[in-house]
Amino acid sequence: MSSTGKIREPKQERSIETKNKIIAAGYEVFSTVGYYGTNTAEIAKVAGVSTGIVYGYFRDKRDILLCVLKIYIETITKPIYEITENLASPVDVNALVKSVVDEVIKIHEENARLHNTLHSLAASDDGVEAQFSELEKDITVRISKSLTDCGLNSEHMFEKVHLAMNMLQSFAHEYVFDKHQYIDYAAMRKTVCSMIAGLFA
Amino acid sequence: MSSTGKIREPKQERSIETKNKIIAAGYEVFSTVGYYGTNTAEIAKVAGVSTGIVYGYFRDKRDILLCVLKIYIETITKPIYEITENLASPVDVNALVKSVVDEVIKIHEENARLHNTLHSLAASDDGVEAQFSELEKDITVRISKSLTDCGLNSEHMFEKVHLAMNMLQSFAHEYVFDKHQYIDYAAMRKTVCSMIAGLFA
Amino acid sequence: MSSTGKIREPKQERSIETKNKIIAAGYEVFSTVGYYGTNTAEIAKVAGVSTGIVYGYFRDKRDILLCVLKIYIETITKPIYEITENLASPVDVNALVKSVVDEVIKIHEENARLHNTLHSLAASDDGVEAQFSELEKDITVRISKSLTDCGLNSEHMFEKVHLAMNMLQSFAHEYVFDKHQYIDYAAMRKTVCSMIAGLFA
Amino acid sequence: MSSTGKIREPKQERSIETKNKIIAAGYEVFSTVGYYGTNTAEIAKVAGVSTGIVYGYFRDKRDILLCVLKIYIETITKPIYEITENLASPVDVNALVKSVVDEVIKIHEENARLHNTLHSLAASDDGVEAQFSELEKDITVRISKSLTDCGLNSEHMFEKVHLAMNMLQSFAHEYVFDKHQYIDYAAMRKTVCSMIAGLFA
DNA sequence: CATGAATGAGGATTCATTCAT
DNA sequence: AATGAATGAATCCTCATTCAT
Repeated sequence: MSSTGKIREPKQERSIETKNKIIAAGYEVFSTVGYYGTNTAEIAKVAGVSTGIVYGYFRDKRDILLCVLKIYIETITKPIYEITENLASPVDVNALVKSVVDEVIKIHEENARLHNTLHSLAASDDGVEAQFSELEKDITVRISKSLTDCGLNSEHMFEKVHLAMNMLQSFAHEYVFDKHQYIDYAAMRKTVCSMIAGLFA
Repeated sequence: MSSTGKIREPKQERSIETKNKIIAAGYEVFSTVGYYGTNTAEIAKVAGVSTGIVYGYFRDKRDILLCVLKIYIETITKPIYEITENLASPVDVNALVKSVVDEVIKIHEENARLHNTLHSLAASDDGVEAQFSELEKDITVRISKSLTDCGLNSEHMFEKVHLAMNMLQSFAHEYVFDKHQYIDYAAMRKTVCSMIAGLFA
Repeated sequence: MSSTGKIREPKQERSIETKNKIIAAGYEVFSTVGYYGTNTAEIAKVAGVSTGIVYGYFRDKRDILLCVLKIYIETITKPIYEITENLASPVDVNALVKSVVDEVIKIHEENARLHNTLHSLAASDDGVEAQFSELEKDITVRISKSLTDCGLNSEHMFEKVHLAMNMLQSFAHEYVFDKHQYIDYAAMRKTVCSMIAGLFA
Repeated sequence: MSSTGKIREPKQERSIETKNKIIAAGYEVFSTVGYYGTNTAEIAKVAGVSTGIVYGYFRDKRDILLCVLKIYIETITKPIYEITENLASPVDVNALVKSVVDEVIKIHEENARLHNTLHSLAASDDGVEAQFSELEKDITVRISKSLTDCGLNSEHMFEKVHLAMNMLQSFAHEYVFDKHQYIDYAAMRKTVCSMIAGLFA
């Protein structure tokens, strides 16, 4: 994105810094008030730059969002891959699941608000949707491969990993917001872990 | 909602019809282009009424959305409750899960787009979020009770039902849109069924 | 006003009653929230009639205002004329001024809010302005005649009466609202009386 | 006013110029067609700017009016204070009154239409009313002080000055519009002058 | 006569984006 | 590269007035 026409592809250090400030500001503002609750002037203000220059680095408001999304994806995948790609063989499934669950919750705690904003947009923005789809695919394929590499073979690996990912995500989401009073989230956490572990037993 | 001040509480048949036309139009337009992509003029046009009258029946655009949400919730819960509240005892868990999965998929096929719009808004609108939360609670509690009544006792019933609901929802969502080419959704469906059934074994 | 086209000139008792109810409602609502703060639906509601029928009796919203204005003028002039047209000869100027001042204040106490609304409109509505002009002329001429009839002759009678009227009106207005804390309105009242009396000495 | 949130506090010359153009346009348009007869688009058009930028400098339409009011108050008070604060002692009351009356009429000739608009609003807008009240107080107190400083002592100074101000204002208003054909305004002017002078004899 | 549902033009305001400096 | 003033289309909502019943 942001490469046609008069959009600057910043090479100089100061430029890169400015662009990053804008992305960081977008991250913050989008998190707080959502995409539609944000205006570019606010992003510029938080970034400490002028409104005009924003359009020097980004095609439009959506382009900022897309960049924020990219950063977000890197942020959330990195720690997970760190775990799954440094597995000792043979895999201790229970331990693995536990550490992944812990990590996903931790990530969610830090990014839940932006996650909300981003997911909202996926519903109406094909570009965002596509990136999320790709993200899911990436996670699924990469983790599947890691597991297979460690000797954890099984039929329908993709489907299982994907299901685990889905479960974990919806669980983490609720968990972080402590959404329902009548739910015992500690118990639920245990159930989630055992269900996921069960998939790969 | 929509009961204070100058909002018409429709009594006459013509009124009720008009209100319903507007809700139906909202349903359609919100589904198609999302909440922020919709303007009231468009809703009025689709409903075949003037822009003014929309505000005779609804406080504002959001109020329409809230009414659509209410209808949506009724639409999706009714068939599920029909199944879970007419169970023969002892329960055939596998058959039950299968029929519920079938039903949820069917509902999703018919309402997926609106579902998207609505869920998007939950992220930024507390009223919508609250209704969804209540919906989840309602489903969880009601189904838990039905199962218990049929002798299907188990520890952490709420948590299990809730997890099942979450799984099913995220699955149905993907399934309907056939989101990922590399996923064998038939296989995934089986796995989902067996996981859910496993919860209540 | 209200005589061309399809406007009903009510003859039947019930009709007259309805028309009067609307005027009374206009009086009340215009007083409270001003002309621009009022909508016809509100007037109809206060009058206890439907919005539609208002246009059976009045050409438009302004027409209601004009009728209210007419009533207002009758209300405020009647008690003044009662005093000035029942004078004993020779006139006790001081007593006359005192009783007129008392009466004007009393009238103002009861009608100050509507007075405000009406005067506001005179600035932008020629019809209202014309009626106020006529009102002033009427009062001036009629009182001048009364005074002359009682032997109170003087040069520039019209101008003096007019000035007295103006003074009295602006005074009464302030007095009723007790507008300025730093003003001793009792003292001011005395000064006003003596100034007016001085005019006719 | 106009200092919170995103209202520009103009620093650059271009900004100040634009803001002044808008105020001037407001002055003109409000004068001509009144507050309710004006729309922001018209003000922008007369100012030669876009509708959007109006909201860069003013919170809303009323805020423009308030600024216009402020200018108006400065415009009308300045020449009066110039007279009353440069009095030679002992004061020639008749000459003073004459020059003030002349000045007030002159001011009114130039601002009568806006005066109408502004006074209209005082009836329904507390902010406007408050500013007018303050204006009256200011004039009263300041002129009273000037007179006292020049040895023109008298009981109830405030009340007298206030009355004089009121008389003068209502007189000037009629005079400028030559409201009543049957009034000899030259004669009335003399009477006004002598009444006011009489107050301070 | 009466109802109140329906109309639709009009108006205030916002905000993504452009442009002069 | 940067600024921030300026643009103007777009949108929500109101309300005087009309009309079908």
